[in-house]
Amino acid sequence: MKLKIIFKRVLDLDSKEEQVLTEYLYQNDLKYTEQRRVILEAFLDTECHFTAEDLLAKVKMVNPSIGYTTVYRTLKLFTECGLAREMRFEDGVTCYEHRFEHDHHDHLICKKCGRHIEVIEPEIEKLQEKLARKHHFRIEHHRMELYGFCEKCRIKQ
Amino acid sequence: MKLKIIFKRVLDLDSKEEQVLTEYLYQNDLKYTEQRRVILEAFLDTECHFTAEDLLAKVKMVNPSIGYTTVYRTLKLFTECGLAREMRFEDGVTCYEHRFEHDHHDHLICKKCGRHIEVIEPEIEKLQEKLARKHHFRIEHHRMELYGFCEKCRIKQ
DNA sequence: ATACCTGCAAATGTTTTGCGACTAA
DNA sequence: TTAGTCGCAAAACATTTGCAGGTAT
Repeated sequence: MKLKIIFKRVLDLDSKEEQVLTEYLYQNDLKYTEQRRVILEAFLDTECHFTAEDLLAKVKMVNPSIGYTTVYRTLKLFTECGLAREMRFEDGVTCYEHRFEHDHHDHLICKKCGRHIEVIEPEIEKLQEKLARKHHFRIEHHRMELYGFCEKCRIKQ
Repeated sequence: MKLKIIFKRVLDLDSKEEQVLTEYLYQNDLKYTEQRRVILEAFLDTECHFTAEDLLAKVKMVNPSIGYTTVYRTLKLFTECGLAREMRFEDGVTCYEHRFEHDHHDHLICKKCGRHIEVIEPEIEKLQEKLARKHHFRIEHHRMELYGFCEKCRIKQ
């Protein structure tokens, strides 16, 4: 707690995400390093889904000496502290997305241009719960991905 | 076609799956080898989801000289001809399941015991279509996985 | 006869780990 | 001061590919 307050004053923490991270670091006796700061910045600059490689590229632009190992390790850290969510789509690539203050959503994924449209459909969520109850199952979380073709790509075809 | 008929008589094709495979092989000038026969048999003996490694183990019990490369290649072949479906769950492992005469289904996946419950919910499928229309998207296929705890594991806890 | 197929070894691509040097607190 | 961190190189892991010899048709 003290650390968090010090950081807030000294380093002028300007994002809630940075607060979440520093709080987690403090609670777990971990350190807030230059690398983690740069990677957080790059992470906050991302939109939608990105791979470790994508993030590494962003990071290298700011500080080329930061290695890929650190990016992988830091993404795990972000996942643990609730800033990032790890996910895997059909093509098998591991992607990350923002998790903090980002609501759950499902995806429409275009098989041609690769665009991901984020969607939420409360009606479907309700039916999922109903389905789970029927099987005496308790849902913790879910994923739903609809693969097909987006408007643009349908027209082009 | 001729090949299929010959096979039916000579090799006594007893499964529809074997017919599907030999038909596909014939249409594409591919060969029905001992390895493919053994791997098909092992494949037909599987239930639910399995990895390439799982299948290799089964195959090795019948014929230890069959290599992993052949299993990988044959699983691709089965996927192409419609016998198998390739899928990836949250843990990132590539799994296969039967596809021929197996309806599409979604999954309830227990995070404790790992059990997969196969489910279908036409109401949800309808809403998925509605959702897609709203975004001018045409769905080709989808996946939905609900992660949580099954009845048994909820009671144990 | 001649595509096609096989198993091996090697390559691939992604992610993890061991380690000595370094650094935040 | 010292536990945690870094970047590198190497390992690990799952999957694919090149190739020379073997096989189905």
